[in-house]
Amino acid sequence: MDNAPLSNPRTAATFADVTNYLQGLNEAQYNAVTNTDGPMMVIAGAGSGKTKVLTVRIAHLMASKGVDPFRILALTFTNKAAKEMKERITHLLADVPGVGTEARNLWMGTFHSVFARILRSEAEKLGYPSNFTIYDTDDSRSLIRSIVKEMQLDDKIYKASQVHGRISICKNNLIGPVEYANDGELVNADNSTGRPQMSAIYKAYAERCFRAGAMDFDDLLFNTNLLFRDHPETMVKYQGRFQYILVDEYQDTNLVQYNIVKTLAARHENLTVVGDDSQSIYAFRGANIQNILNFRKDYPDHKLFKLEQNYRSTGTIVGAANSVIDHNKEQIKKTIWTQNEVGEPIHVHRAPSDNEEGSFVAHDIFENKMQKQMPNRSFAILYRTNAQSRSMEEGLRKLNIPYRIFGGLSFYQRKEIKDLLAYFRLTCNPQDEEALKRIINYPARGIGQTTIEKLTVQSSELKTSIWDLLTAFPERGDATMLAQAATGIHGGTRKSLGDFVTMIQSYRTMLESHSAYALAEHIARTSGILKEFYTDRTPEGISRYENIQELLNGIKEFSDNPEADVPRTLPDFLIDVALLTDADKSDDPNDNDRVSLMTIHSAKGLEFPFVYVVGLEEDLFPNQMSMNSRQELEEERRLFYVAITRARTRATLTYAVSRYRWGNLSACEPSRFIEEIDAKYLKMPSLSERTFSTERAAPWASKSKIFGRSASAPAEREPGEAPRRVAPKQLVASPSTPTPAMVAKRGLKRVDADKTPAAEGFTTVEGLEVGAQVEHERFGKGKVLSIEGRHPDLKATIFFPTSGQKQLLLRFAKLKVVVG
DNA sequence: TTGTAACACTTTTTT
DNA sequence: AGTGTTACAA
Repeated sequence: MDNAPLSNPRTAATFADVTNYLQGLNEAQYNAVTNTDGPMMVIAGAGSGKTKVLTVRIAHLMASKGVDPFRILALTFTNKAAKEMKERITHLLADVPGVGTEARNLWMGTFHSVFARILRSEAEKLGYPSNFTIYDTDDSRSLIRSIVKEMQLDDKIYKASQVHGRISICKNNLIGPVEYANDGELVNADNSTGRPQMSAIYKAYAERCFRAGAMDFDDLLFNTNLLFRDHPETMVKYQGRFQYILVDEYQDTNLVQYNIVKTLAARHENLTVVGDDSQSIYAFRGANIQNILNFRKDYPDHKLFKLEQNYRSTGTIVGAANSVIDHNKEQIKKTIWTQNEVGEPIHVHRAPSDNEEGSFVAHDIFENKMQKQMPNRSFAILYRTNAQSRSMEEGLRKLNIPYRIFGGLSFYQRKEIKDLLAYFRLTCNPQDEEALKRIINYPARGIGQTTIEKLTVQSSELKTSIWDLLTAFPERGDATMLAQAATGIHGGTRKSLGDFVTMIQSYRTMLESHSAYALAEHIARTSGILKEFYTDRTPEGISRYENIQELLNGIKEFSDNPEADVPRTLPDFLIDVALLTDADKSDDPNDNDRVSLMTIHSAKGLEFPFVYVVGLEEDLFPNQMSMNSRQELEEERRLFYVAITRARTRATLTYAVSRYRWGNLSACEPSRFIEEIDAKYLKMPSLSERTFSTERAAPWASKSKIFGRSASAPAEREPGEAPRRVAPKQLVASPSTPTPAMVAKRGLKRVDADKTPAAEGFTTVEGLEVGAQVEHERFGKGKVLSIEGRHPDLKATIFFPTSGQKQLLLRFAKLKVVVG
């Protein structure tokens, strides 16, 4: 991967006798590894062997300095990175007696997972149960939605996603509800945007989370910080424990993370931070490049190491990336260079549409695969937004190229998985309101909305949880609560509630006695969830059933893990699962030869021989939402820099001239980022092909705001920047202007092709139009009389000789066209 | 209380 | 384009 040639004679001669693992480091790397003590910062350019420095450094600490792995804390950006680094360290130390397998004892993981683990054992100091739940984004939003409703506020003004975003930013900046209320500036800002209740919502949200024994993602860091602030003895304990601290991707840390690290490092001051300001792409979630500057201030005697030689990419790729990042004003000066061969120019491809872009990429992959005999896994397709994966998938599927999508809707976000997890959560922590609301009537057991509302109202009046209300029913003792709680809940519903409580309580008695897997399996079987899908023989039902099986298998693997010294319980699993992302999912070693599809954000830290960066269009990349300030635009540019530098041998950039965006067709203009690459590195489509005046765009597109930037661009131009081209307003009608029927068809095909099982032969409704002969799953053959409505609520009236005239909602109908 | 149909809203990136 | 929510009927 990043094997440095022993090009430096000094390295080879002087250090030939030291331990094996130090071999193959260049001078800068060697210095960064062997300078063991005190604060230090490593500025590591893309592909400069950063991971290598981190792993060898840790190996060196353990082997040469004899540092106990339990006393090394290494914070990485993904759990997968942590896992791989552990493996590499184990490998490096294989020959060193006594430390060989010790790497697994390192405290290594993401900020969130490491501090979740610490909080788990310290939670009671903060008044939380040690089995606290972790709320994911959905839980947080759903809780905010109910708070807004209970406070009788307008949910159009207090949008859950926005409110949550604001709360999240606050927590990342160490602003709790109290600080928020006392902060005149924040409160004024809310008042002036017509959201005076923001502070109150934040307060209520924090209280409700606390009462539910739940922490959201941000709380894992925020509360860690509180823990150290309010419990000095605990702080001292961990300060003492972590003799060496290493932080990867330091440019992407935010204020809480900064503060935690600073606190923990205060005792030993053996702090190593590794980062690259050019790759800072998380400012939107509070990351602060200032942290790099603050580091210099906090530790004036720190050592600085710069890794500037790139071992990953061709000269062309390195040069192109450098020319891009040069357009940014805010950056630490450094020169990334490489000794690698010049390599191929960067190909730029212009596609007529998003679908053809996908098809081009797929064909290009196919050709390269054949010509160069490369496996699928050496290709990656990177995009700005998750929504772009669709056209890529279609292209790949047509050529039967296996692929894997990272991110997007992950396994753990599927409904059936979340439902089952909610049972687990409620079993571990019955105060967890979001889990309870999710499953109290799932599978349906006759507890309706009205009942839940009554319980919610009652519980917030009594400032108690719904669970406590339920367990206070007379059958179970406390009659006072019942008197109020039970108002309006009668007979059958009461019984259902009682049964539900009994069920959960029976699970709870098994918590101690059963392994994670045994309990999980028991819950899946007896809660009725498995049955729900077992009886459902539709393809969706089968797939859900299989997903649940897969989850159970995952739990089995988890609880049987031979690496764990103690048996791993269901609560342990829940913490793991909450912090697991798609990127962390380990590959199936028998089935990992796939093309990778992911957003550029999730590609951080990865590398591939062949990289396609797609959708290079104004408003998409750079994204429309990120062009409000120079800072935002510079972050987009860094993102582009990250994208290009993922490539080892060849990078290809593509853009489409038209694209379906939020449901309708819009014309697109190539991204400014393409022009920002020094032309000598590019192989562009011929000039006539990319001149805008000959661009054909559909007339209906001209009304939309797609050319918005062109209209306003001149005014926004930075002084000194070259004048930007303006797309002409004059548009020529496309030769293949789609008729409304074609558009309808397009929608149909997508919806139906996705939802209709290929196995049954009803795979497409292409060619569906008035007069067409069709075959329906149940009604048999028929003739289309009319099509009306608008996608996705498109309806067709069809005459079936066997069962008469039917109106079918095409979204659900399973149809095949026999004669078009 | 449950199921169906229309509507409405979203859309950046993630732990 | 697809999802989720709401409104209304059974």
